[in-house]
Parts: sequence; structure tokens; C-alpha cells
Amino acid sequence: MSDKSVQKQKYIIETARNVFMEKGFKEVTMKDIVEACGISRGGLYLYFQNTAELFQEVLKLEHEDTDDVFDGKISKEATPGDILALFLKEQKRELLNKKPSLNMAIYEYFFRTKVPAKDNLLKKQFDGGVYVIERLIEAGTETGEFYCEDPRGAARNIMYVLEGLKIAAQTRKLPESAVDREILYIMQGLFAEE
Amino acid sequence: MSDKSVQKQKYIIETARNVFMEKGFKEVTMKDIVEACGISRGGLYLYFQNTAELFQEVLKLEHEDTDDVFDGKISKEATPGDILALFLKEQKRELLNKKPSLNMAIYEYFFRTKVPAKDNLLKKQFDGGVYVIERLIEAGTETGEFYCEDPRGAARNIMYVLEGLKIAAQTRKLPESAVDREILYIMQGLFAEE
Amino acid sequence: MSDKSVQKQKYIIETARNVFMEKGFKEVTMKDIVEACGISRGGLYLYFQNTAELFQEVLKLEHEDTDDVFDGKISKEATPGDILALFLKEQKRELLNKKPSLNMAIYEYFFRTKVPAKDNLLKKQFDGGVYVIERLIEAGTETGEFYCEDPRGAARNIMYVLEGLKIAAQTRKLPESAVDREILYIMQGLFAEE
Amino acid sequence: MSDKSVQKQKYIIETARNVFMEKGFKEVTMKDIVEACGISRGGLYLYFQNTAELFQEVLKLEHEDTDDVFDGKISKEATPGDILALFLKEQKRELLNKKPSLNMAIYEYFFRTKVPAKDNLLKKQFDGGVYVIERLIEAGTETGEFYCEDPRGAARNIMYVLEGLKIAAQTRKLPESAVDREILYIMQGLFAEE
DNA sequence: CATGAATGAGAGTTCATTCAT
DNA sequence: GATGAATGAACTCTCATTCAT
Repeated sequence: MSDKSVQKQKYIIETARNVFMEKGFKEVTMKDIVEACGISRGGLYLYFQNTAELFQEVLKLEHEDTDDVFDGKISKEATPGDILALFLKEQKRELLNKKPSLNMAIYEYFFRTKVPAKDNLLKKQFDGGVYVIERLIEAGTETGEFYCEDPRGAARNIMYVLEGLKIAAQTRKLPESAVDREILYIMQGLFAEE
Repeated sequence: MSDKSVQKQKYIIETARNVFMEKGFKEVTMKDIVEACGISRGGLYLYFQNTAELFQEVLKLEHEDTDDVFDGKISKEATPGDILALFLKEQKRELLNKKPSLNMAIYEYFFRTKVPAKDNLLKKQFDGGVYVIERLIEAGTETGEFYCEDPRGAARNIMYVLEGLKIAAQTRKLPESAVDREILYIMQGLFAEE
Repeated sequence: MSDKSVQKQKYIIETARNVFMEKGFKEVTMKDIVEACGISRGGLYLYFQNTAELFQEVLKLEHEDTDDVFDGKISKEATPGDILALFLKEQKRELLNKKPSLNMAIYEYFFRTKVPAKDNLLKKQFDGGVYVIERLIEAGTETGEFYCEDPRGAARNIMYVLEGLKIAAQTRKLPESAVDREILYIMQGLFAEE
Repeated sequence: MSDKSVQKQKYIIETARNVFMEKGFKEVTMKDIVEACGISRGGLYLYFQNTAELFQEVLKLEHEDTDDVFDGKISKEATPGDILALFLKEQKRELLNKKPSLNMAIYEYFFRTKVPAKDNLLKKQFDGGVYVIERLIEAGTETGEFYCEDPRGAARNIMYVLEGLKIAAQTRKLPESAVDREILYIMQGLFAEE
């Protein structure tokens, strides 16, 4: 494939991404993509056979782009507690973000598409989150900032809460106060036993 | 509406419920319903204009039918801890139930349909769960079975975890051990500080 | 299916028959049929799923309609030789008929569609012809009109020649004289050994 | 046209020939050819504008390649009867050959394409066959091996039977016994009147 | 010459929705 | 009320054909 083709393919994926954000997965048709991209019907089929194939590419890109959440935002003196708070704040931002996100499409897609665990973006994000949080809690426990007997259990608990909040945000009005409350509850659980 | 009509309407709703369980919300067509019910195309339109309308009726019925979860299962001597454990066990059963459930359809429906909080089944179920759990924790705290400084916060945390688990069950393989682990973590959090 | 539906189905089949005569089998699209019938796209699909299904119905009707070739054309005093001559004359008429026939479509269809012998119209027509001619030759032999030691072999030979002529008529210019010549050759073969 | 071009053109024609054998004429698309040849879409158009043009070239080559059927297979002492039997045996082999042949494509092509007699491969093959057989019968009559009052008529009859058998082989199951029967019938007709 | 990306016309198919009976 | 035939819009997908490189 030529450079130009690669460019175009990337353009299609990025444009499609917006369409998926707007409409979810199930509702999007090849025609929608064609129109959003301003290309011809046949042209799209040169690159992707159906919306599922396209969506997989969107997800691939998604994963690549979300590697380092913390990059450059963390000052040297930040404590594990600071970093966890920052992480949760970022999650909050995403939860409350009014702009359409890919979440709905992702859920719709994985409702119907059973992929091996290693290809499941949701699982990967979840596991990744658990890993990071567990590290933070361990670090915080060592410094005495946190008290926690089961860092991994706590990390998983947090990630499930976040997942619950995410689905809540997608399916009903979720006031900022509700998110704050949950974050506070989580943080208190870690500082608590002082 | 005549008695017969009421009967028929109910029959349609119940049959449609199965179709929604099988296919989710988005994928179901009026034709699917017609075929599942064995009635005429025109006949269906006498009762429902589209699948959304039908689904709303399915949800209404759903809510009515799920009033008393605990009915008759609780012996007199059960402690709050026993009851909470029973509740979580029931949740686990539903999470791991391989048979198709309405969950996918419900999520898909509420992804797209913004209804006032009072009509949102997901929110009602959530709030209902929080209420019940909070009462249980309070009761358990009084008897000394539990230790908990923020019963409502804990209840909410539990419900968000359950919601997270529910979405996990729908979108990826969720082993029984993972559910057990979360339930255990929750219960330990309540008994813990002894 | 209601009476009206049966009427319409028949109408479609008959209209389709003309389209197949005009264009053969392979070239005909569902759209062609729709347009020829003056019905809606979806309407046609209520009755037939694709052109092959439709063509099979055309063939069915074809077979029913061609039962009695000789009906009412044969006077009481006709000899087997007269009748055979009449039969061949009818075949000649069909061979030279300039108007489009179903033949091309039939060949195209059976080139690609392998059906059990009992459903193969071409085979049935062939076998039927052999049977009729054999009877005639036997009758003629008994009356002394014909001389033939192998009536069935002769009958088969005649039918293969007719089949050869049929394909010749479809694929190249076939002058009347050529057909006459073959018919004459056949008849002489039967009268010959006098 | 350069040498290289000539080479390439020939390569395309030969490859296309296989495609036509596989799929007949009507079903073959320019895309099929392009893919079979492993050349570019545009590249094919430099040589042929459509499948009909290509098929004509295939036919041309076909004719050139089928000059001498008997070459080197006939011993000096073979009688006309031997040679005719050999000819019919070769025809039988082709008739029963399970591998795809160009026949279907040829018929499909000439169903739709009316060409002057001199360009019609089917007619040329037919006339060629008649000529050869007539010569053989004449020769056999002179030696007394055959008895035949109308060699040309007999030759034509044989060729039409062969044509009938060919179409039978393409459109229905044709058992070897049926072919043998016809060949036997033909040969007996020539030896018969002893 | 040769490539292959791009276009757009057109075929297939499914369904929501209507309406005469 | 109930039926189901009919319509037409909308989507999917494939290819002949062109054209910039």
C-alpha cells in the first residue's frame, strides 16, 4: 500500500471514529462513513469490508493513543496519593465530559462481539487500570500515606466502581456530586484507618 | 380496550421480552416481533408503533415483577450479614447466568433514550439497591455485626461495583472466581475492623 | 395464499417467462422482472427470492402446458408415418421460429444448475420424445409402413438429431433447407429398406 | 506491438481460457481475469476492452490449436471404419470428460453473439466434422467396408447426434452407456445392410 | 506501458409502514 | 379489530471503467 493509501486509511479511521462517537456502533452504516469521509461507496470498500472491521481499527488506534496517561503531568514530588487523586480526577473528567465519547460504541460492539481476552479493549483497559492503581497503593502503603491490607483487591474494587460509574454516565444523568462522592469514598477508604 | 385486547397486548409484551433478551434492543425489528408472536404486521401496529414503545412496556412489566427480591427466602433468625450475603449471592447468580438476559437490551435502550430519572429503570434499580443495602448495613452496625461509618457510601460503593460487574459480564468473560473475589472484598470491608 | 395472490403469482411467472425468453436466464435480474411486471421491488420478493426460483416456476408451468402435442390435430386415418411427419414438422416450426423462445434460458439454467434427473425438464422432454417416437415406429413397423430393427435406437437417434438442431438454431444461422434435409434423412431411414 | 506485449497478450488469453472453462462466458468479469492473471486492472484494458473481445481471441487460438485431430494416431493399415471408430472414441472421451471444458462458454457466447458463418467456431467445427466423416464414409463405401447411399447425409446425421450428445453432457447426467449406445447405433447404420 | 486507487452506477435484499378487505 | 399484500426507502456490495502517477 502506498503512502497515500496509508494516509487515506488513517483519515477514514479517524473520521469513522467521530461517527462512532456520535451514533454508537450498531447504528452506523457504511453509508454513514462514506458520507462523513466524502469518498465514494466503492472507495471505502477498498479499505474496509464492514463497520466491524473499521471499528476494530478505531479501537486499535484508540489503544495505541492511550498509552501514557500520566505523561508529563506528574511533578517529581507527587506522592502516590497525589497521583491516584490525579488519576481519579482524569477519570471524572471523562465521565462527565458532555461531548460524545466512544464508550457507547465500545459497549455496543463488545455486547455482540466475543473476542479473545487479549483483544478485548475493555478488559485491557480494566486490567491496566488495576495494575496502575495497585502499584500506587503499594507505594503509598510503604510511605505510610495509605493503609491497605489488600492492594490488589482495593485496586479491583476501584476499577469496578469506575466501570459502574461509566455505565451510569452513559445511561442516566450522573451529577458531578455523585462522582465526587464516589471518589471521596474511595480515597477515604485508603487513608481511613489512621 | 376489551378484555381480549388486554390479553393480546400482554401476550405481545411477553413474547417481545424474549426477543429483546435474545437480540438486545437495537437489533430487534417490528418484523421480528410479528414473527415471534405469530400475529399480523398490521395487528402489531394496533398496539405498538415501534420497538421503543414496546420495550418501554416490557420494562414496565419488568419493574412490577421484581418487587420483592427477598420474599419468603429469609428465615426469622437471619442476621443483616446473612441477608446481605444472600442478596449478593442472588446478584452473582444473575451475573453468571448464561441464559440471555434483558441486560444488553436495557443498556442499549438507555444509551439512546434519555428519560426522566423517575422512568429510568436502571436508576431505580440502582437506588433501590442502595436503599436496601444501606438499611442492612445500618441494622448490622447496630447489632455490632458490621462496622461502618458511612453506610450510604458503602451501599453506593457496593452497587457501583455490582454495576461494573454486570457490564463486565456482558462484554467479556467473567469467571466465577472474579465475582467471588469482589463479593468477598465487599463483605470483608464491612466486617473488617474488628 | 389468497386467490388474488395466486393470480398475481401467476401473472409474475408469465411476465417473467417473457423476460427470460428475451434475455436468457443468466442476464435477467430481479429488477428486470420488477420492471416488466410493474410491481414494487419488495413486492416481487414476497413471491420469489431470486431469479432461479422464479425460473423453476416458469419451467413447471412450461411442463404442464406442453402435455399433449398432438391433441386434435390428428385425423383418424393418419398412419404412423403421417403422425411422425407431423411431429417433425412441429419440431421444425419451433426450430425456425424467429420469435425468442425459452430455449436459451433453459440451456443457460441447466448449464449451471444440476438437478436430479426427474426435475430436469430437458431430460424429461427428451425421454418423452423418445417414448412417443418409439411407439410410432413400432406401430409403423407392424403396419409395414416402416422397416426398423431397433425402434428405440432409431427414436433416440432422432431425438439427438433434434437436440443438435435445436442448439444449432440457437447458436448459428440454420436455414430451413438444413432442417428439411435432416427430416428427410430421418424419414428415409425408416422407409428406406423397401 | 513489442515482443513483450505479444507475450503478455498471449499469457492473458491463455489464462482467460481457464477462467472461461471454469465459469462459462456470461459469468466471467474483467475482475476475474485481472485476478487470474495477476495483472493490474488498467493493464488488462490496454489489451482488451471487455470479456467478449477476450473470448474471441480465446476462440481464435482454440481453432488454430485443433487443426489435426488424427495426427500420428493412425497406422497405415487402418481402414476407414477404424478411423471413424477412432474419431467417435475421441468424441466420447471429450463428452464424458469431467474436467471443465470451454463448451459451456462457447454456447453461452454464441447464444448472444451473432457472427457471420465464417467466424462461427461451432459452425466451422460442425462443417469440418461433416467433411471428414463424409470422406471416411465414401472411402469405406469404395472398399466395401461400409454401405451408404448418402454419405453426406449420414455424415451430417452423425454430427447432429454428436452435437445433441454434447449439449446433453452439459445439461444433465450422461452415462457412458448412453454414449456407447449412440456410437454403436451410428456404426451399425453404416455396416448394416450386409 | 503499467499500476491500482477511485468513482459511481446498479443489483440484491430487508423492513417500517400503510391500507383495502 | 385483524389481516397480510404492497410499497418504497435505505443499505450492502460488486464491478466496469477511468486516470493520475
